[in-house]
Amino acid sequence: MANRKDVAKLAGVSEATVSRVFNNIGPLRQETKQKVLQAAQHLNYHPNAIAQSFARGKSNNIGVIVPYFQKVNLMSTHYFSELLSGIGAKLSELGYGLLLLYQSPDESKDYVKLFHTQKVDGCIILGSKDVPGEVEALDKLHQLQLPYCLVNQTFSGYPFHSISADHLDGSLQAVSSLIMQGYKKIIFLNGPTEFSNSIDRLKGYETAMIKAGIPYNPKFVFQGNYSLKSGYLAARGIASLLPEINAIFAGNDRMAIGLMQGLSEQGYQASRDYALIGYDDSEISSITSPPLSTVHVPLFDMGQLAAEKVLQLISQGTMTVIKEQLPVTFIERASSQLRTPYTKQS
Amino acid sequence: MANRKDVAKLAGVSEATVSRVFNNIGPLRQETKQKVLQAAQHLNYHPNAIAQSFARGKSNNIGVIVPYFQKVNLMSTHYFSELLSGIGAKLSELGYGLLLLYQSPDESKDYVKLFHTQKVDGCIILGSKDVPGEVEALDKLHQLQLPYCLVNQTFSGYPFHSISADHLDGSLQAVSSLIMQGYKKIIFLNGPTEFSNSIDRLKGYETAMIKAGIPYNPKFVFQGNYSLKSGYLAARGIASLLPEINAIFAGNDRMAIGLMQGLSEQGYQASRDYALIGYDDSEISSITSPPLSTVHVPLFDMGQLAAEKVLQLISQGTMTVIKEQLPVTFIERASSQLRTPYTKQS
DNA sequence: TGAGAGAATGAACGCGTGTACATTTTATGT
DNA sequence: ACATAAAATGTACACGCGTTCATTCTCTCA
Repeated sequence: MANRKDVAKLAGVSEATVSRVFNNIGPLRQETKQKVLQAAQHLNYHPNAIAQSFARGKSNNIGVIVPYFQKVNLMSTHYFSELLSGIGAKLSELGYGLLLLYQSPDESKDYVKLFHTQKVDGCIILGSKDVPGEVEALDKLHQLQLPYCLVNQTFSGYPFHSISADHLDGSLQAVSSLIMQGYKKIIFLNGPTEFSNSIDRLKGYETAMIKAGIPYNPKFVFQGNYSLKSGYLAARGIASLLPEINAIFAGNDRMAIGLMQGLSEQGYQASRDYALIGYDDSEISSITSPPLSTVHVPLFDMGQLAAEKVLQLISQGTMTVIKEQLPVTFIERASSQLRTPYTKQS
Repeated sequence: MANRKDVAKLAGVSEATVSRVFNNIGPLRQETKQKVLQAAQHLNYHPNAIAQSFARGKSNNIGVIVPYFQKVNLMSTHYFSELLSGIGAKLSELGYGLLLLYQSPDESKDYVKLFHTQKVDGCIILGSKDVPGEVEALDKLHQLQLPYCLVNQTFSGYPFHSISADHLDGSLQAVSSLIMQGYKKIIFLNGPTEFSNSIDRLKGYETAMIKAGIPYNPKFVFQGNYSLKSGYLAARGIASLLPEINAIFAGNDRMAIGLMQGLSEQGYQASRDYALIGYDDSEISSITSPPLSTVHVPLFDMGQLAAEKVLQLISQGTMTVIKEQLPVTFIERASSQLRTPYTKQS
């Protein structure tokens, strides 16, 4: 493997000059540049990335932390895929590498160590939860002013850098659309409350109800874990309420679809017997029967933005706290428009 | 940031000894080890990963190359997610990092450069296609005996390292199951033939037909691009044949589901009017109505195996060509079992 | 108690690059 | 032609670690 010394010798210049050519630094005679480039090409020389990282004291990699579940593989959702693509697109555009880090639930979270070992210059944390240990780990990151960014998760009381979407508004729009159709009793199938976005959706649900003068009834709030199966399982409990109520809002599309299936096995069909709205606008939502009303979340853009912000933190050193919320869009499809409304309303 | 020198000074030993402690090398007095570890802890010392890579001459990272499409984001399929998870699980188990590399279609493929720059010690290539330039790039990798592994793609005439699944058998099983039910005219909605696994499936389809003494009819073979939409669009052409035929085999679940939706808009329902089989056993296949018959592919295992093999190539230097094929399993669900069979058969 | 062997530790260098500083070359104006 | 500044290039070292080889220490046995 050819190195700088070889190129310098072949081109008849010093190593520093080779370095200058490859980094476009300082005044250089055009003729010298050509000599060096030719020599480099002849030797098939490429600067050694590790040595560069070493000399520069930075890895040029961004770590992306993804939760890893052995059974319920969240990666199979379009959620992480979209975020990852957004992040990857922006990073490679700006010459950074993407180090994918699966976080096993058992091992202790030590984000700071990633920086100590210089494996990454910054990190983006996906799917973090409000569980013991997490806040402390993040706080340490923040206190040390290390470049990081959370995605779709906030922690009340802690001014962590984060990119999220306006899930309160999303739920509000979704639930309001049901209310406007005349529904007063609306079931909400929420995700785990360790995710702040679950809490945001709950707030949106409550807000919509209160706005409409409908009292908040905790009996109508169910909880799943965002998996297809949990939606399917929730069908049992929800079915018993269906004669009374016929509007459901689910925290994501997967639960909504699982629920749809579970309810159909009990004889209830979406858009015929009850109105249903999902969340995320995953690809599949548009082709269920009936097509699923949902809320579009700009995941790709969020990923891009998070990457951008982390790189800004890296280049600008410190910075005011990042806290951006991207807008979401309610998408009305057939599932939330009951063909025979009011028939079972109280 | 503390370094080895600081630890050595505080512990009152030489730098070499610190190194020995952290690498568990050579005979060490227990007492010395403790001193060093305490000093390290006190200074919050962690060996610098970049410097280690530099000194050892290897990055300790494996590059995973993933195709990147701006519009049709393949990452949103469970296909890449499962593979990635498998790879990630195995790599982190063995102490390697996963560098995710999105391959833009425009830029020239130069896998070798990744090694020249020392960014990775090996690479795993997902979703490569048989297009001009690809074979040459791979051949160069192979000639230079660099550690790499293809997943789910082979190139006839080239003994590239690869891990795949037995898609010929998968299709054979699927199509045979239709034949055994009495269907003689079976439509095959294939994916792009630049993927060797598409070709394998076609062979499986043909083999099953020939085995049953049914002549191969190219009129019954359609082509999509593995996207939901392409399945949906294929519905038009296929619908015109449905009065005559009523069994369809699709190259993946997404196309099958798109097709199902498209055909339902024309009044045809799976399992009532036609039998349908998909491929991949993606999560969604089990909850469509009717549940989709499909072929399970052990993607997670394939990812793990590919990672294992690349690491073997790294540690053992050269090696005989890797060419493993994992078995697949046909999963029969309602969609392929016509409720009123033979009614429209010729 | 002293020699010898083996255990334990230290000293020194290389890995390939970035870069501050020193030096040489070239251009400019007289 | 010469002084001067600016442009172009060279020299030398640092970065943090792995590792080889040399050195010191410790223990055993006579």
